[in-house]
Amino acid sequence: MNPYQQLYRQLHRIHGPQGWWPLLRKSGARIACRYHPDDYRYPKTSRQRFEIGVGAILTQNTNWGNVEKALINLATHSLLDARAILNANPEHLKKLIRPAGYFNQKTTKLRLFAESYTAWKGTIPHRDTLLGIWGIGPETCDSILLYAYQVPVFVIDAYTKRIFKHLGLSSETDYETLRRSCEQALPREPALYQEYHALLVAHAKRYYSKKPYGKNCPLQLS
DNA sequence: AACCAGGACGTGA
DNA sequence: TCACGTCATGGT
Repeated sequence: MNPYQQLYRQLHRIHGPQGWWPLLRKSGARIACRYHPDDYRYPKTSRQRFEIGVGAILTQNTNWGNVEKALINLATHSLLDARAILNANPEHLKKLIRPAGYFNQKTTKLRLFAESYTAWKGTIPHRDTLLGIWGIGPETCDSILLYAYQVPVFVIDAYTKRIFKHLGLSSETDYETLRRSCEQALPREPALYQEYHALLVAHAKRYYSKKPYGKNCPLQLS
């Protein structure tokens, strides 16, 4: 068992199943964001796939709690939909996604993504196609592929690099290089990649969000 | 009150 | 390639 597999086992033992990507749901009269650690059939609709893309864009360098507020605002105005976003007044969009920060840039990003999304007509976009959209970088691109389309790409984020470095697993900083080494070390199973990235984030939020990074981190690779 | 959050892009060396 | 500045809100 290689170090990447060891790390996954330990993370899963510590934190349990995560059930990413979180999706909006009506709970009672209200709308809330819910994980689904017991059901990996999500997303179930094209609309939910789009929602994942929107969430992935909105969460760029932004706390997920703020993103939820923006998502709920969009949903309450029936704007969590590609065509609806294209037809909406950009100034109105700005107000709704305001809590997610960078609302000027993100409004443009959402409209560009919505435009492409409708053009794909339900087909899975190629990685290069996604990366060609202004506002979609490697992490956002791979999050969309992995969580919206079940494409087995390993998502790298700042937390991933931080944890890998602290554990002496890898000090690689280049996104593509690190992604390839992860994918080479692990079976190409979407559900595994989905859980792995979610677990790294969960773990980093606990032990790697304030300096000194990794203080009290219980992980140990042999 | 500074620091951080599930980044991406533009610029200049 | 790489380092830096910019974008912006809200929680701790």
